Amino acid sequence: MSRAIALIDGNSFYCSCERVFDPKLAGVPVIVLSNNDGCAVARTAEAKALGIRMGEPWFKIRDLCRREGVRAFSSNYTLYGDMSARANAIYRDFSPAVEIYSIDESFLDLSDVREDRRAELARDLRATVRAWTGIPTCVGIGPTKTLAKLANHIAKTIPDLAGVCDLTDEDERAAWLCRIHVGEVWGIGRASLAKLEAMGVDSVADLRDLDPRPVRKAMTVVGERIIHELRGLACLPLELMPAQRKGCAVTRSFANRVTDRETLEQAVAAHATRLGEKLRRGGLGTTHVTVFYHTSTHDQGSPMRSVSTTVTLPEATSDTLALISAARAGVARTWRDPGDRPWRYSKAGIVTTDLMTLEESPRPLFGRLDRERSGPLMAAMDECNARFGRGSVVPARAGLEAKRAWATKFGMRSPRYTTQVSELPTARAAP
DNA sequence: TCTGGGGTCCTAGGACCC
DNA sequence: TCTGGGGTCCTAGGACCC
Repeated sequence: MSRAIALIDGNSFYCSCERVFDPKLAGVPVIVLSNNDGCAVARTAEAKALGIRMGEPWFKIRDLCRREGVRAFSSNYTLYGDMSARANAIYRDFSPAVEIYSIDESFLDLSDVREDRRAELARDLRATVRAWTGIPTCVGIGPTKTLAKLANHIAKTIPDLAGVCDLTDEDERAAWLCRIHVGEVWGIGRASLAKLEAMGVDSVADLRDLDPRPVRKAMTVVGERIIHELRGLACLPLELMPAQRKGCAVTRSFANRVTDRETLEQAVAAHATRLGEKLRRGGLGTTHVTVFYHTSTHDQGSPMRSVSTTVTLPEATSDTLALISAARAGVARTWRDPGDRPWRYSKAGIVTTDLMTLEESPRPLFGRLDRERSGPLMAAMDECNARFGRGSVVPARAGLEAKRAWATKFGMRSPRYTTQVSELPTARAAP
């Protein structure tokens, strides 16, 4: 039996999640905005047809949206994450091996399915996901991940295929590869595209037929791998166990520019608090945190400043109090009092790159943190926040100001329909 | 006079992804 | 007024070692 990988993804996934719970959105252009309601990150076909591009800033398209009746939403990751989990539960009914690749994409191993039954199974899968979650999807099938991704792209763009494209058959595949532009290949970004075009490559088939060795010179081993994958030789295995993450970051733009030190420290302390939660969920700790903050390149005429500093912790930890101290220390160490033209900071963050599991981390002889007290305290805090909502319990040092001038904007967020009892959708029956 | 060779580790930066 | 956030992988080059 030949190897077969399917890639299934949600169509305009965030927008589709919004539509599931608001039938009035059917057929209407819908977009979902990034954090801070900054720019469009998901668009339905109707919104794309209006010319709204990926990543387009909200303030530039707001008038158009009002005029054309586009429904815009702030991102609601709680909802999208839960819908994603539901979809993946269904995928597991259809395949023994599922790799969750992103919030809206998963690879499924279909190698055990007979070649002439794969497309049928894919149609069944789509229908089931649609019926059980309300999310429309597309499925691409191929002998390698790269070809499955390409098949998915074809399924999405050719309406006649009804959402399923199977590139298993070599002759059929060869015909498709001649028709698709090389820029659609997974892993070919702007820089590689320019190099390939300079080499006279236009279609995916052109790339497939290139000699891999010179490509490796120009595009590293990544480019060479893509060629092999396009030829049907698998270089990328299915990753069934999520790898231990190597780094972790919490970074946010401010809703309003920040000019004073205490506000900035509060922001990084809040980011440190969130970082601690993320680390603890994976049982991970860090020995260094990098704190950064900077002004915006869009603030022409204002003085520019970009700061980044790394603070060392006494030992690997995920303790929120220790992380907050480190974050505040990073600001204290780098803060400069403004002159008559103050710096208007637009963004701050806290980043770690050296994560390790706490159990394996070495402990110093001197200056150790008190893990015996920290562990239960953090566990209690996490438990409270899980039960009563994030932010129910925070360290006082994270800042208690009710009104956080810097806090991220989510002005158009939909309810957390599936995870918060108080926000359940209501249905009314006509008498 | 003669100025090796190979290895590891770390970091910064580029590229790409969703 | 207003321009997202969070990852991974790869390579080159320097420091250091024997």
